[in-house]
Amino acid sequence: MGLAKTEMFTDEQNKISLFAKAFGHPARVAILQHLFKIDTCICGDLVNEIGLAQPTISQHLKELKNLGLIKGNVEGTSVCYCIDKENWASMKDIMTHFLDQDISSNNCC
Amino acid sequence: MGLAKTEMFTDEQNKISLFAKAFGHPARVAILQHLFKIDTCICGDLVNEIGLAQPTISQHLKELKNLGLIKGNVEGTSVCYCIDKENWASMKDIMTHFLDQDISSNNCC
DNA sequence: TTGTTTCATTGCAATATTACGATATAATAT
DNA sequence: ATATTATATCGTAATATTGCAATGAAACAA
Repeated sequence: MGLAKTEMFTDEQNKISLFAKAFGHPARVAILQHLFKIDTCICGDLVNEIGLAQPTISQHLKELKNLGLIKGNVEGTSVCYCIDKENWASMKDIMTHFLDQDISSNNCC
Repeated sequence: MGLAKTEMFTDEQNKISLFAKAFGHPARVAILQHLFKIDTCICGDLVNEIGLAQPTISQHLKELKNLGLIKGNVEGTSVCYCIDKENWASMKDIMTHFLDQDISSNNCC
């Protein structure tokens, strides 16, 4: 089907999978890493930095923006993007909680 | 296309996106959470716990196993699954490093 | 052997994702 | 006004993902 049955899962599980899905493409990972490194970044820089076409980058940026992980500010004809730190922090909390699960006992198999 | 151009990204970026993709479906998140909670788990229990059909669960388990995040042990007619803690830990290192990026300066926009 | 149980695999339909050319839009420059 | 620059959106082709019915395989039970 290609359609996840989200209604049978908890809000937390759905939230984790939505964030994870955003990181599920190397271009979006690269965009985020570049935004962290440069702190702020014009969209056009990302098109040069990463090797994908401009509409493709724009599409990836839109997904990240819809999730709230980045913000975009129009500056003349260009758009300045940066990490939304508050939302990044709360995303990090959720993901870290998921990754930090631990079990005391030994491996079963 | 539906095909990510992995060759234009770093190994780290591709690795992050592969792990993230595994967490990009709530059923796989639920499976992993259940394995952590129960420590060890028969495949059939997961089919009951989560509401998806047996072949669907089996498929999700296969993906997690291919990535090395879980292990499966045959026990008679059933199969016992559990987290591969070593691989989980190294995955966690990679993901945490990605999530923990920080910038000293203030928001740009 | 003949079922029975449990899980994996196959095949397929429905939907989602990725990528990009073409085009629209919006700000600025001349 | 017209051109230029930067980005967004649309449309579409190629591929991937999800879900499950049907079936296969493997261990066990009677």
